[in-house]
Amino acid sequence: MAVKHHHTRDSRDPECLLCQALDRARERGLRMTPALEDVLRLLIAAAVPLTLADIAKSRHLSSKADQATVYRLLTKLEKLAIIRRLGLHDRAAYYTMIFPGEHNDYLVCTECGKIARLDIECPVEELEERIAKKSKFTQLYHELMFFGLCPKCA
Amino acid sequence: MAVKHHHTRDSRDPECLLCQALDRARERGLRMTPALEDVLRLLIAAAVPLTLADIAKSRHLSSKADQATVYRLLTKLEKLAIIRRLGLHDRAAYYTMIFPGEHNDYLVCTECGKIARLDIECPVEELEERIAKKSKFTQLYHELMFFGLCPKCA
DNA sequence: CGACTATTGCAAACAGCTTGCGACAAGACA
DNA sequence: TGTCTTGTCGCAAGCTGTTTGCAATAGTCG
Repeated sequence: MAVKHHHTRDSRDPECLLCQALDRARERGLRMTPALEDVLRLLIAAAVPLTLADIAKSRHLSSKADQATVYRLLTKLEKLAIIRRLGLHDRAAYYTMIFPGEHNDYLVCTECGKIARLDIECPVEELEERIAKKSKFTQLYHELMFFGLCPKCA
Repeated sequence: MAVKHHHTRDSRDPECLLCQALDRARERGLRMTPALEDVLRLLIAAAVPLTLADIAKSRHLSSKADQATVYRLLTKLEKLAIIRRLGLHDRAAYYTMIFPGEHNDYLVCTECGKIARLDIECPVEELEERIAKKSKFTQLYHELMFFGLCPKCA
């Protein structure tokens, strides 16, 4: 997930996840702004989903983006299917990149709220297709979350 | 889910879900109040999870319970593992009864927010045990949610 | 019945999200 | 590069759903 080189409109590394995401955003009409790059960089670098506050208060922002700005970017990116919003156990919404073919299954401590991504083969795929057919819902996706008490809190 | 007879501390029908829930609550130290009975009755009768507002504003309450009261009851019932709080796609928290052996898998429309309970055999059970062992988390449970556009919103 | 203490209702505080508005800046085009 | 158009930004205020302090009330137990 290394993001080293300089990202401008013209210097793009096709292997770089940030470049890919920026391209995708631009294709869909977003302007290339420092705030957009910051938000995407943070989300790509994060191992777990982030909240609006996580991003707005991050010290790794070049430009100290306002929370309203971050909020609007997150909303747009979600609409463009570049990121996904998760409802975890918290009061806050969590955001995470959508990488094709990747799963987002999480293990969350109900006490301290710590989140871990689960690298499991998710057994829900096939079920999802069946539900899509039966329910006539479109654009179906799923969230699988495990909750429990982590060793530290127990 | 019929709840017909009168519920007092002394007249209990062991088949009645409301009686069972009330007994369970009383065993764990809660007092038998009209508000408690109302909240449990609504949750038991509901086919889908309810929000705090759903319950506090319901016209089927005998006592027009204040939202603060409902809030505190829901919090206590959750701690006592009588009900469960779900984070759906909404900003609000949803609550649902915990019935032993029953699954809580939902299909939610991302546009209109309508919730449907899925009656499926959930393939996650076995996975859950494996995760419990590997992660050292205790009191593990899961939530499986499917999101999509319902036919009406599409 | 009487005492003890959980529970209630009200109102105010709170957290996180959302929006209006005027200033600003990215992108397009000459 | 200069100019125009329109998306984006920061600020501050507003909103929604949740949480809490406090004094009054009402279950529960002896």
